[in-house]
Formats: sequence, C-alpha cells, structure tokens
Amino acid sequence: MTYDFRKIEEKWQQFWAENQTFKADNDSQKEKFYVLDMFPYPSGAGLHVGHPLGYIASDIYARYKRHKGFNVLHPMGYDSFGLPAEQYAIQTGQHPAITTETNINRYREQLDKIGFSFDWSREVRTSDPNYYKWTQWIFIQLFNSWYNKDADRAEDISRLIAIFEKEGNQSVNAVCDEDVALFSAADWQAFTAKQQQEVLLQYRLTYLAETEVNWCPALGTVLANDEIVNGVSERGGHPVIRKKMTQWSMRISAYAQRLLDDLAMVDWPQPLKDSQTNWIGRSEGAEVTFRVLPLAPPQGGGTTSDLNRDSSSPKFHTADSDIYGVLLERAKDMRKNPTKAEAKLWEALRNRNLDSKFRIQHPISRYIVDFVCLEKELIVEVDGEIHQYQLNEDAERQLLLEQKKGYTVIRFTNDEVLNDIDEVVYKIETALNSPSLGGGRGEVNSQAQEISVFTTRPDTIFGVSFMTLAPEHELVSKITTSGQKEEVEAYIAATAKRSERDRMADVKTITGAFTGAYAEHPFSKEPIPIWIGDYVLAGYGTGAVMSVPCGDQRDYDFAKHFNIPIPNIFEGVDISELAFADKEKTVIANSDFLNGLPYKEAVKRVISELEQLGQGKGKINYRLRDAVFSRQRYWGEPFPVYYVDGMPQMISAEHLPIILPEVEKYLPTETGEPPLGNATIWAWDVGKSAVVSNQLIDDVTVFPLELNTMPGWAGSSYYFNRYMDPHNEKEIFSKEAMDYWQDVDLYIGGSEHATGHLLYSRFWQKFLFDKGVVPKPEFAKKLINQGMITGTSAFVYRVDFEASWSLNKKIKEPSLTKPMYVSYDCFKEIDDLYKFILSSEISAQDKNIFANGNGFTKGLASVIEDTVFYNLLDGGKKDTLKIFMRLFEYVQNDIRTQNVGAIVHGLKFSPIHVKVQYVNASDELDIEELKRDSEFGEEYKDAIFIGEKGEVLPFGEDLGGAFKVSREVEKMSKSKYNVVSPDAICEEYGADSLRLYEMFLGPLEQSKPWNTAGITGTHGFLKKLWRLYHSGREGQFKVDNSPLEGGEGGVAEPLKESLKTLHRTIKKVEEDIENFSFNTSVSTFMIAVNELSAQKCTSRAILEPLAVLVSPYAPHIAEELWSKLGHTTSIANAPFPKFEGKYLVESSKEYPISFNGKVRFKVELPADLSKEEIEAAVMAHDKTQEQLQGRTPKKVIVVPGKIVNIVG
RNA sequence: GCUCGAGUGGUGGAAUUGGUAGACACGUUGGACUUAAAAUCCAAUGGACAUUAGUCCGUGCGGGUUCAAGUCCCGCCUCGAGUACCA
Repeated sequence: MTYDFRKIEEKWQQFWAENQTFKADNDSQKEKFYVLDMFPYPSGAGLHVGHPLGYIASDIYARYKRHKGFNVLHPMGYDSFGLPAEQYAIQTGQHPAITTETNINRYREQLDKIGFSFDWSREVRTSDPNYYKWTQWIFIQLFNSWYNKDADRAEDISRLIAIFEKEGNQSVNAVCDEDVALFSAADWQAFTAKQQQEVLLQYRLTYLAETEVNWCPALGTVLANDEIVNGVSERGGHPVIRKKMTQWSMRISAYAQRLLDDLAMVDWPQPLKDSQTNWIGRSEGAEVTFRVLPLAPPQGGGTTSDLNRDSSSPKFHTADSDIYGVLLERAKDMRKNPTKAEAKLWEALRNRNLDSKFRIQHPISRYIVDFVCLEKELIVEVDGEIHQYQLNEDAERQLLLEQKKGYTVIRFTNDEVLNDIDEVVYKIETALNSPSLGGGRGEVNSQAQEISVFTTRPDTIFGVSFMTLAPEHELVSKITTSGQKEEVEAYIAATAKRSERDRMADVKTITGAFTGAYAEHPFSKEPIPIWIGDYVLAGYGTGAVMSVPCGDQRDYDFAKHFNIPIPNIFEGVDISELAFADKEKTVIANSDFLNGLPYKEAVKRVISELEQLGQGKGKINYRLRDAVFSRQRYWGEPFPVYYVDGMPQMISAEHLPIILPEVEKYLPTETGEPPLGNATIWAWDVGKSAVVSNQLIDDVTVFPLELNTMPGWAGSSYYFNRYMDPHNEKEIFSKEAMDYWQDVDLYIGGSEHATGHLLYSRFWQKFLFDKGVVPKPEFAKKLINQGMITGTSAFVYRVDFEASWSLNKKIKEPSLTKPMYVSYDCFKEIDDLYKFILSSEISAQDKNIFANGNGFTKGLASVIEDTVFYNLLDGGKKDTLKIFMRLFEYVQNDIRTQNVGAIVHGLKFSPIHVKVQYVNASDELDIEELKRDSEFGEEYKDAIFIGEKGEVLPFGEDLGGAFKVSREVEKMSKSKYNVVSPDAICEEYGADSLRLYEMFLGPLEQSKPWNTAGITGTHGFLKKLWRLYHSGREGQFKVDNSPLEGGEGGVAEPLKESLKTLHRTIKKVEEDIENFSFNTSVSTFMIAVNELSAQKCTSRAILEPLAVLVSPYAPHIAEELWSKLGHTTSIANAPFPKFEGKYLVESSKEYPISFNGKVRFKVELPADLSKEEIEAAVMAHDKTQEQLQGRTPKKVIVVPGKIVNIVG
C-alpha cells in the first residue's frame, strides 16, 4: 500500500465536515481555549503559500489543545467590506457583494484543502447585515457615551445630561473638544434643543467634527494615517492631500493612557507593544501660556508694562528718564534745523484743523520721533535719504515703539511730503480716525491674546529666544502686524500648496516668516518675537512651540537660518555647532531661579512657579489623535444615523440593521457626495421607522440618512467577541457565552496590524468593558506575529545588444529574429569576464574599447591570441571568451542578414523574471514547459536558450548541459512571478506535506524565503512515516498488537530503544508546541521516524501514541493511521500521550574530554559516577596521558552529565 | 535621525540555564537497483593542510570576562522592520 495522500486527505476533509468534528460547544464542562486567526480580507488573488503560515500554526495549537482535553474555539470568517471589491465594482459595474461572494468561495475552497480544524458553523462576514447590525449597535453605544475622567471610564450620556441640568458643565471632568464653553444649569435649560445637541456632540465618544483629513482624490475617500505610506495611499499609491471635512470621529484619545497601561496585561511581542507605545506617543511636560504683547497696549490705568515710566510725571514726558535730558537737548537742536519736508509737514499739521495736537521732534523712550500725537499714540516719521542705509535700525526702533510702547508708526518719504502734502495729511487724518488706533489713553483696545505651548523641556524656559506657530494656527492672522502681513500670507499660501508629501520629502529646507508680533516671557518679561514655520505641526500639542535653540536641534537650525539669537542656558556646554538635548547631563545656567539645577528638579521648580503665575501647569500630551470614522465609500457599513436640522440622530436599536442601499454607480455623486448620495431609497421615516424614498424627505417625519459609511476597521474591532455567539439575533452575544469564553487565549497574525486593527480593537474592547458588555479590558491574552514568507524569484538572462544604424532610413531599432536567453552559469562567467575587464590593469582607454559602464561588452573581437589583454586571461576566461565570441558572431550575423544596415558593437545580458513553477530543485528551467505557458509561452516559443557550458542548443549542439536560472529572495508578488499557490502544492505533495513544510521552514515569527524544492523533505518524511506502519509483505499495514508488558504469545514487547525514542519525542514536541517552536518539532518527528524505522518498530504501544503526536501537524495521515489502528472515532480528541521520564534514564554517558577547552576524544562512563570517580577514570585513560605527555594538569573541571575539561 | 529585531556551511535553519557548533532537511558528489528515467536505498558533504592517525582555522568585525563563549560584557559594521519635523 502506497501513501495515497490525495485519497486520504479528501476522505478526512469530508469526514470532518460531515461530522462537524471541530464544532465548539458553548455549554461544556471542559476548560475553554480560544485560538484565533486574524480576519482575512478575501482578495481576488486568492491565497499564496505565505498566507496560511499563521493559520497552520494556530491550527496545530488548536488541535494540540483538543488532545490536551480543552474545549477549543477556533473560528474563521471574513473581513469582507473593503476597497478592492469596490474598486473592482467601479471598473466593471459588478456589485461588490457578488465579487466578495466569489472571492470568499475561493478562499474557503483553498482553506478546506489545507485541512484546518475551523468551526465553520461560527463563520461571520462583516458585510453580512446580520453581522453589521451589531457594528451599528456599537456605534450607537459610543454615540450615547462620554468619558468621565474622574471615574476614568465611559459612562452613559444621560448621566452627563443630568449633571448639566443640575450644575452646568463647570465641574465636569470629561474628555471632550478643546473649545467647550462654560455654562450653568440655567444656561443649559435656556439652550434650544439643537444647542443642547451641539454641546453634547462635544462630549460623545463618537462625534461629528470638522477635521482636517487625508483626502485621496483618486480614491475619492479619506484615509487613516496608517493607510498612507510615504505620503501616498497604501492601496494604489495615489497622492493624498489635506482637506477639511465634516466627519465622524472616535474619541480614542480618551483611552490613550489606559491603552498604554494595559499593555502590561497582555503577552504580546515586545516590538508590537513598542510600536503601539510609540504610536500613542505619551510625553510628559508642561503647558505654558505666553501673553502676546498687544499691538496697541493700554498705557494708562497702571496696566502698562513699561516699568521705567514715572507715573507722577506729565503725560508728555514719554522719554526714558535716564536719558531724558540728553534727548531733550538734541530734540531742541533738531527743532531749530528741520529739513524742508519736516518744516512743510509741521506747517500743514498746525494749519489744518485737526482734532488732535501734534508735537515735533519729541523724545519717546530712547528715541526722538519726528512728529507725534500723544493722545492717539500716532507717530509720523519723515524719512530722508539718510535713512536708506539705516533701515534696520529704523525697523528696530519702530518695533520697539509699536510693540513695547504701543504707538502706531506711519512713514512718509521726503518726496511724498514735498510733492503731495494733501495726500500725506489725508493719510494722517485717516490714521487718526482709525479704530485700531489707541483711541485715547487708558482704554483697552482689544482683549489680550495668549499663546499656549506644550513643551517637554520647561526647564529650558529661559533659553527661549523666539516662538514658532504652525502656519495654520488660528492666532496667526490676529497677531500679524500690518508690516509683516504680506510676507506671512505669502508664506501660509506657499505652505498650504506644498502637499504633505513635499513637506516630508525635504525636511531639511528651513522655512518660516516673522509675524511682527512679540510675546512676553512669563518670567523675564522680555519680548519674544513670534514666528511661523512649517516645522511646527498644527495637529500636535497646541500647534505652537516655545523655541529654545540651544536645547532643540530644530529650533537651533531655525534660529541659525533666520539669525535669531541663541542664548546658552546650559552650564559648561558648547553650543556653537549643535543644540544640546541631553536631559541627563543638563545643568541649567543663566536662568534666574533655575540656575544650577539638573533637569528633573528644574522642571519641578519651573512648573510650580508657572502655576503661581497662572501661566502654566504640568501636562501629559499624547500623539494619538482621535480616529476619523467616516469613509466616502459604498462598500462599508451604513451609519444608523439620520439628520434633523443638521443634527445627527440615532435610529433606535430595534430597527437595526440599516441595510446598505442599492446604487447605480459606486462613484461619488456629481456634487461630490459619497456614493450613497446616488441611492434613491435612502431617507428615514420616523413614523414608519423605515428606510423610504428620498423624494419623501420633508424634514418633518422623513429625514435624510447619513451618506458616509464606516471604515474597514469598524467590523474587525469586535469580531472575536461575536464568534462566541455568532447567531444571536437578540443581543450582540449572550452573557453566558461571554462568561464562558471570556477572551482570546492565542491570537496569531501579522505585525502590520500593530497600530491599526490591534489598537482600535483594544479601544472598542475597553469601551465595551466600561459598558459592562464584555468581562475583560483586553481581548487577547497572548498574541504572536507570524513572519512573512518571501518568494524566491527566478531569472533568465536575455541577450541584448548595442548597435548603431543609419538614421536616414526609416528603420526601426533592429532586434534579433529570435530572442536569446543564456543560463545563469553562462551569464556568470561572461559577467565575471566583463568585471575582469573593468578591474584589469589596463588603460582606461583600453577598458573603454572592451566594455562600457552600461554593462555592454564590446570590442572583444579585437582580443586575439597573443595580444596583451589576451595574455592576462586564465584558461577559464579564455574559454568564456570563446563562448562569448560565438554569441557575438551569431548576433552580428543575425542582424546583418536582416539587412537593416545596423552594426552590432556589444552585448549585454539583462535579468528577466520567469515563473518559478518551471524551475526545479536544482534551479534548472524546464524550457519545454515554459514554452507551453498560457501567458508567456508565445514569447519564448522560438527563443534560443544557451545552456550551462555555453552549448548553443539551436545550433545543433546539445552538450547535455542544463539551463539554470539565478535566484533572488523578493516579496512574494504576482509581478515578480514568484507566487506559489497552496493549491498546486496540495495537489502535488498533499496538505500534510504543505503544513509540515511551512512549519519546517523556520521560526514562526521570522520572515523566510519559500523554496518549493525543500518540500520533498517533509513529503519524504510522511512516506517514511507511512511505511513505518506498513512494514508488512508488499507494504501491508502491520502493527504488532502486543501489550506493553509481558510479550505474551511470542510477540516481543517494544524495544527499550523504541520507548526511549517515543518519550523523547513526546517531551520535545510538547515543549515545542508550548513554546511555539513548530519548526523544531518537525525535525524531532523526522528523527523519531528515522530511529523507529531503523529499529524496525511495529509495536502498537509506540505507533499509536506516535500517530497522536503527529496529528496536530499532519492531521490527515494521522486520522488514516488512527482508523487503521482500529479506531472508529476521530483522532482529534484522542488524549495526548503522557511523557514518562523513566524511559529516558541513561545508564551511561559518553563524556567529551577536552583539554584547555578543546574536545579531543570521548569516553563512555557510567552515568551514576561521582565527580571524583569521573576524574579518576578520565585521568587513568590512555588518551589522557597521551594528550598530557607527562605534564601535570593544573586543574580538572568535571561537570557530571556534561563535560570534562583538563587545564594545563 | 530614533525605536526594535537579526547576522551560524552552497541554502532553510538546530544548538533549552555558558558545556561536544552545524541537529533535521534541501542541494551537491559518488554508489546500489533499473534497458532507461522516476521513485527508493546507501555513503560523503564547514574550510585548509595531511588524506593513515591527525593538525590548524571557523558562528558579521575588534576587544574583554571564564577552565570553557554562537550564547555573557564593552565598542563597531552590515542587513531588515517600524516610525518620522511629536516640541
């Protein structure tokens, strides 16, 4: 009997299906074990051998746990909403539901062939209304919840309303929008219903908000951050831009801290935890408020910040007192000698009937201004030519007067005054009447602006030399001075135009603009210039930073670029080249009360000082943003939402599911609405509680429904819970089912879901936990990332040539009549020759004759015997040269006979992918099969293949050499022709061989290349295993039924050796499975079968447990052997063999004897010898004496059971 | 740049707390069986020298600890994954 795997596998797959062998019971006395695989998206391409890797591992574990007596839940289903089906629908008009169904059927067929022990009775599909009913239900729960920070959990929105009614929102400590206004209970009562809804939306865990989103015009949808790779969409690689849209968002940020903390609860791979930690991005620091110095600050009423002014002195004493005398003398001087223009303007100002009084050459602060109206705080300057070279000083002076002193400065040139005095006076009048002007001293002109920044280094606050706002920051337009307006606006426009991708592409270009405004340092009260720059991100923190160039490299670079001072506030640190960012080594200097403090203490101190000032507090910031939940897509879950007066309303749960409507087109509507805008029956009738025609919308009883759909992660964020009770129509799952199954014990899947699916799922789980729906705050205890299986691509080398041909004739580029390909060996030798030319010690000129940099060999025809270059070649290279010459001549002849007037100069060999299925284990290409290929056969049909030794097959010289390909490990992909389908493997070697081989390849977590050749190893093992049970005449099944003890009736008991083999195997396999080291247990099986075969073991006492051991890995053959052993029920629940150490006890040990750590020989010694006895026995040994050659060892180290080392 | 992971024969990979490096398999070479091929079986297979015993070198590189290091420590190099102006 041969091992007929096709028949066996089909038989048992059918058996399992018919008997529902793997159906998990919700009502069992057994202990539960939940093994889960990540939800597949059923793509049209089907599975390749990389996909089932994780499924095989989890299946082995699930089957093992069944043998160990657990009630195992091992379900499978489909994440069947998604982009590809919709893209396909847009292209072909085919309904996504149909393509999805087809793809699922193909997936199922492929999965079934591999023999997985899934409980298919629990299959779910996210696109099934019976499933997404509960996705909608969870959405409603989120909408009806808010996050109470005091309780640190989600609570029902009704509780919040109750608080509002009683006391307003002052005492509410919730995670909510940034800009929530304070209101009292009375205010709340006075709000209209709509206003109340608006307020509540600011608190709900899912809310509508205008958000800046990643809009992908080509896909017509919004993408999540993790759906964008390198600035383009993950699927399709289309450009992505920033756009503001009203979107549903999920307040995942409320859970940031818990998502971080609870990572400690789960046994997940550290890299995955790290990447979630980074994604959440917690940083501790402080929020600091900087006052913006007003453009025209109040100067009276004692609120002035000008500390130098003597309040008792007259109002026109505006100069700084220390230099008042000097300035006044100078001013008097200047009044006597006015310029022409000054005199003319002074006359005009006095003669015209202006309401305001002007002074000429008046000292203010440390300057003398030309004209000033003190009431209106307007300074008029007339610039002579002399000012041209002192523009900078003027600007500085103007800034001081404007920012610190609150004056408005207007300037005229001499020419303006002399030529058009009327126009000048008109401008002055206009300026006097402008409302932005002080309008009289003591009056507050506008409310003070503040900038809040988040910093992780509040200790460096005295190193602030400027502030930087994101260009999108809302304050920018409010604080920019008229002088800087143009520059700032130009900069903002330029930044907005730059796509995210451009911004990322050149992070090195430093750009920014000065707003003209100044902020006040909270401690030193010094003015700090406010800049904008796109290195500050609008979306992080407050969108503004206090820039400390000495302590932050980005600030440093910015300061250097714009010539902003870089004050050093670190003790003993050189900052002339680089910023200093090492917290540990920080000692603060030049910082008032912080001097001499290290980082940690300085932070504490500064925060407490800021708190006293009311200008800051300690704060924890998270990088994690709220997740946008709307997609402008058809093929997704519809929201259970309709709109009344623009406010979203939930449809009550009893009317769910709201079924995805039919549409004619899957594209956005002409008005740019999502595809659901094409639906004609898509309105909600509150009276009938039904979806009705859009034409009935009257906004009284019939309202429009939401047009967005939910994103891909909606349905996959709770499916693991639904599997526990997948057909429940009344609840998302019953309490009993949940109480029994609790959570996932083992989850296997790819690491690519680290910051998407796995974070969102944890978020929903925590929410459902808060609501008491699930019993555990984390859904998966243990998680394993399986590695990727990469492909091994195969290449042939196409012969290309370089030629020159007449351009006069209208001839297309010449090509060979028949394409030519050379085998890898042949290519390699020619390539070596080519490289030899390039590296030879011949002149550059000579090199250029023989070869050029583009890989073309040329001019080799001139290499004839006894030339200098020829003599450089060794024998092998001379042979290669001959082969090359023949090729070259052939190509030359071929082109010449085409009579196109082209001359061939050189040859090149280009690697071309060929389908790996035509390549055997020895890397030989099956040319005949390749020529028959349905897709590419034509291309190769007439091609010439030149083999290993340069034999030219079509020239009639078959030297019997093979045609080899070169191989390279690449990602498995259709375009690289290296995809291997599991179907083909199952067909040729069987599912059991595939399962074993996938495990045998290497550690589960590691990525490793697939090479079909190796599968003969595991296939051969299965054949050997089969033969072990079929050692009878002509391969008949033969198992010796003797009981373990006794050996009655003349049949021998199992050999001691066989028992040792068996129990060693039990021990190893058990340990391996528990450690998820599946590759090593396959080796163990091989060793066991090799040994048992050598022992000619036929004993049932050995072979029966062996079948159970193998069963998780190779279930089909195990079932067949099990039934041949006389069992009528499946092997699936047979108990796992029990390991007994007594069979492994050895009576002797072969000790390696090493000298100075090097093993020289081995000595067989009884296992129970003491250290001393071992030493004595070893020292007495002939070989020991031979090694020592009379020397006395310094030391003898004996490790019983391990090794003996003799030193000396 | 930062974070994490990994470097062992021609290849995939073993080596459990420091204790015989290269298990197991692929590939390669030779042999048996066969008219032949496939399949199967047997033998050899890290490198170098010696081909009889044997000797030396070998786990990315350079140091160190130890009787003993692939494994531990220090410093580098290379590759891979994630992330990216995160204040």
